[in-house]
Amino acid sequence: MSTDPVSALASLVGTGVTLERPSDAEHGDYATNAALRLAGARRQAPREIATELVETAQALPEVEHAEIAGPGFVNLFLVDAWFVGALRAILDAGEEFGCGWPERRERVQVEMVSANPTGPITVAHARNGAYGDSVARLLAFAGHDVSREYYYNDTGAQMDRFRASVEAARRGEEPPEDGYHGAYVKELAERPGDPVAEMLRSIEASLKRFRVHFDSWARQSVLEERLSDLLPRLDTYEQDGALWARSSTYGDEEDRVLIRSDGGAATYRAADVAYLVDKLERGIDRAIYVLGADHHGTRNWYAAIARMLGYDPNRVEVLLYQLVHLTRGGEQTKMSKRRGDVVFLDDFMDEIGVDAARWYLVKSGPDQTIEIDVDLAAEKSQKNPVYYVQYAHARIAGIIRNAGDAKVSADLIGGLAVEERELIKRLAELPAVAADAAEKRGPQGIPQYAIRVADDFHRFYHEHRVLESEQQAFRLALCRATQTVIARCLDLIGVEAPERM
RNA sequence: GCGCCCGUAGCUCAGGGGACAGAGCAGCGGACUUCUAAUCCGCGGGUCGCAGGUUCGAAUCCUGCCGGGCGCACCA
Repeated sequence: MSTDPVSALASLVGTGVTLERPSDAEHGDYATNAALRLAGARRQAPREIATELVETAQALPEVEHAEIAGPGFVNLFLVDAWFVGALRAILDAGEEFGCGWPERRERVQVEMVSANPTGPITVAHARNGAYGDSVARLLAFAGHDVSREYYYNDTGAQMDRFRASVEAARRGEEPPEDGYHGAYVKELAERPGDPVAEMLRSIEASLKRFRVHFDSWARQSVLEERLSDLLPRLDTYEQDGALWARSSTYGDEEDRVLIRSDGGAATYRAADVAYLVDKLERGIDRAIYVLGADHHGTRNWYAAIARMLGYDPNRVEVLLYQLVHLTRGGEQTKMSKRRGDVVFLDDFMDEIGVDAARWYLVKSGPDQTIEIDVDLAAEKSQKNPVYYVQYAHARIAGIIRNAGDAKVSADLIGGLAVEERELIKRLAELPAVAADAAEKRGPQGIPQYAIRVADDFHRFYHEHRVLESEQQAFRLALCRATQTVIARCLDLIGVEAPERM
């Protein structure tokens, strides 16, 4: 990647201090709190340090002028040439703009969704997919080798109940009391073959439509076969007729049962062990688990078994996200908890569209519970900010279409307008925004940033003509760079970047 | 009872040590002979749950409360 103009400036202020874009343009193009931060260590007055910094900064060719503000902030105002350089860097990088080149490229596996195939994917599962997939996209963009896997159970009590329910339906009977009662059971009954395989195909299709694609699928029954070889490697003990893993001494909250006392069947936790070993022995450097908050009680379990088996626990990472609460018509109908609370992803996508669905499920941070009023989400679909961002992209596509093969150049004629400066500064933030989102496993930063970019573009568009203006070539370059950035943001969260709307 | 997450504008949420706390939606008022008005500009709206503490500086960090969600299975 070519030099990031922002980081070039960042090297000015040293480590541990921030170079920020102030919200108020009065405070310059960039500002730093370096003097405040260094004051303690240097035992020097902040404004004294700031004075030094101002002198240093002013000597730089990129800096038009620098000034001290408030308790010791240093505000930097940059020359047009800096903006031109920043724009050129984006155009030179093209599709690669903002991507990372890590010193050590990791093989990362993101295991996500992993809902058992006893029914269609729900909106709750979809959050797992939207979040996990965006994290995967961010890590890939950060330069890692990422794969996505879906893990499911194909044996055991739940699956037996599921199969029995479909069998009953095939005989024209009602499903067992503890079975599955959804309408989809009857639909499955009409198709031949193993309903589990059929259900999986249907789940895969839903997720594909949701733009979550898997590289591989892991089955619990296959993994369980390797258990007997693994058990001796584990730290276990027998109690009450069951076999326990001594996980609490390896960082877990408690010990977990591996083999049940009632007949020696392996538990799901036992399969976890086989699965983790499988992952780590496959050559995956980092195994990421994406789990809903209802599983947070086991967040330390995975690293604990890694430790128990002698693997580096840092290779295991558990990402938790809070649940999705659904309501209908704004009424917190507690009664719906039992039946109506479940909304299938397919229906959700039918109602609000794939783009809005992806956006909606990823725009909030993983720690935030998402409240969705299904009726309102459908009704408000046109007001969803996702369309605001897409519209900016489509607008640019229109301009570029109309421009035909006109010249595109970052060479500036005349001075830069405020809107152009603001937009370029915004575009230059992408590498930092993407890196931060990847690092924090927080894709919600992307939609937030994308709105800012669209904001700045719409303002620029409103104030300045692109085509048939004196600065046409330069502004076309600016449009193209903006389009690249918006398209990248949307791609990172699995939303389409339309050419027309 | 214990553990994790969350309380920020009427609603949905950003921001997680720095300069007057931000967006979208909702409300009100303006702007289209112009590359897409799904746009732009303006206005109103806040004790950042409460109380202490750390700091030059706290929505942000610490402690304690209050309120909500989710867990605490030989289910997954």
